Amino acid sequence: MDDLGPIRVFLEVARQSSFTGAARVLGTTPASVTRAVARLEEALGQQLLLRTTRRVSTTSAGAMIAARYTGLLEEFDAATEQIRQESLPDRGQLRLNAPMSLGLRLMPGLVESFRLAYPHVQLQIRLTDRLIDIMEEPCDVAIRISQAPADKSTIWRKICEVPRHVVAAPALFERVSRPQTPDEIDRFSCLSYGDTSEPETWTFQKDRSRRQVQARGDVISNNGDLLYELVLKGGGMALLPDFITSEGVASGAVETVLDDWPVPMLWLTLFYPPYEKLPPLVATFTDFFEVYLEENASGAFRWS
Amino acid sequence: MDDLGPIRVFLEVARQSSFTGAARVLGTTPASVTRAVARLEEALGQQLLLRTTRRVSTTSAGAMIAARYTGLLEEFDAATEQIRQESLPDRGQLRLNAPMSLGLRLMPGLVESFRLAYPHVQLQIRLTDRLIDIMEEPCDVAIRISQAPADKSTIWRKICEVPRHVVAAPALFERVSRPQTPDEIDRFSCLSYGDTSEPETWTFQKDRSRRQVQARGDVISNNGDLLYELVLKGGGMALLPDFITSEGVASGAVETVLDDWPVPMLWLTLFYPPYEKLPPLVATFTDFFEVYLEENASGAFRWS
DNA sequence: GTTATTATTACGCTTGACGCAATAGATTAG
DNA sequence: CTAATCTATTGCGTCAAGCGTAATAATAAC
Repeated sequence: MDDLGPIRVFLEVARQSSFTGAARVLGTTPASVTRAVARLEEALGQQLLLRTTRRVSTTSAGAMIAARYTGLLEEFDAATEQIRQESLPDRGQLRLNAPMSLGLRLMPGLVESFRLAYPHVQLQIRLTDRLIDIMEEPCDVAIRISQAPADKSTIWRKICEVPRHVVAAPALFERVSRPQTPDEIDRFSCLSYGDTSEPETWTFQKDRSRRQVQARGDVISNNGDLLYELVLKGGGMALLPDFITSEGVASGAVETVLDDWPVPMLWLTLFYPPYEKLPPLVATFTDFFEVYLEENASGAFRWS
Repeated sequence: MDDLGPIRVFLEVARQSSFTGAARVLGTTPASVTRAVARLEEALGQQLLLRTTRRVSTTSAGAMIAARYTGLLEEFDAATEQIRQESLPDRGQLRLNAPMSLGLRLMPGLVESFRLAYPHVQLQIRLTDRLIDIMEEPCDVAIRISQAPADKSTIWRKICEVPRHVVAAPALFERVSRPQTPDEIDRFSCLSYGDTSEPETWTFQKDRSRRQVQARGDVISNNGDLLYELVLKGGGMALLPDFITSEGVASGAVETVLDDWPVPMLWLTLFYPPYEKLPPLVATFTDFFEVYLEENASGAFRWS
């Protein structure tokens, strides 16, 4: 017995003590009610209702079953109703994913602000730098910083661009002169961002000319903040997004290098799992995120 | 969404993270699984599973729904299983109905004995003298004492016969001589059993001759025990079943009258509501009752 | 690049449920 | 006591929904 229909019908008949009455309430015919009850009795293997053409009452089994099922059915309907409610755009669960460095800077304010606006949303925030297969760990939206989503099988949305600069501590240039062209970078120790054991390749662009340089050096890390700390200590040069370095640049703790050789900007994108249609709550977050970012972090990002 | 099938399918897919695997477990085809999940998503109005041809995971909504429904479904199955268990012949609920006078004498011992034999049966015992419409108040078996079930719409079963005698206190005959024929009953005050305001009509039978006599008197009661008490006090004669009078007859407190003019015996019968098929527990009780009565009360009843 | 696996969809079929009308049973009215 | 009425059930024709098979599209593995 997997169909709740007959159970509902039976309960209504038991409540009313009438097949015809139940049919009226349920908007069907007495014949259908008869068959539904018969199906249930067949499935449970026992007679539930005592029928005379004029009066209907429940057997002992029927009474117990009615008592047992009514509560369950109410719970079930409540659950279903709640589930349907959860599809509203302002409540439910939202599993976010963001990169470590950006997440640590951005999420505290973002989450506080979002929770204020949408208090009925349960948030689950996961900071991870691996560009996880979105299917791997459950996730509704992933904030990513990447070059240019070549992946055509995933759904993504560009939010803004992320300027980057090569930075270094001023102390670094006390003995060695600042580089004037990308090729001169070879003279410095470079700090690479990445998961691999291969150093980064930095691409510079001036007017129409383009230079690619290997970031030679002994340190590779998958964490931008760590690289930044090393830069502060004079450990070398690093190509880092502005949202990490902007404060240090403003205070003079670090200096940008090769300002006239811009580095292609990264994209700040939202990645979605392969939705058929964007869930309402996810759409809500997307909009909120876009507005929040433009209003609160315009310094380190660029809208084109 | 009234069909639990799709929910079960969805839960299995979520557990396995695979449509094909779920199909294998559920003994169906992947195509069917796809459609079942699609139906559920349609009914709930939101996407529950994220599919790639190679990997499956749940959306936020799907995860919550899975969590919410699994418990409910287990409860539901447990209830269904229990209900199926209740159809066994030695457990469940049994609603009994018996006449007042017989019930008070019979039920204490019967119930004690029955509970010993069937400890998992819930008994509900109702003593009432009205020959209730069995459909009126819920009842699984009704013990009745009646003339001869003419009612053809009800199911009944004759257990044994109930001898009756006209009894009176010995003191009654100190001044007036005992009646020798039914007609002489007119000389005494008679105590009638019944619900109406009409006195009883007593039928006597000797050989092939038959006499009907109006039980003239000023007292009518629907309770045999009350009549018996009145008889003990010398209030008149009454036609009472032996199970009420036998003790008094044995001790000499009352005497039977017109012993050579027997009164047609009543029937002790079990009445059932209009069952399609006798429920197992009811059948159990019926058998138990028959055996118990023969073994414990053979004095006041007669098997033919 | 090729193969194998997986989810989906189109097609044909069967099963099952429904509504209507007719039947049987029981209560009420006269 | 009889007729009328209301009720539950059942047979019949219809229709929709679900299933399995086979074909398709997409992805991961070799």
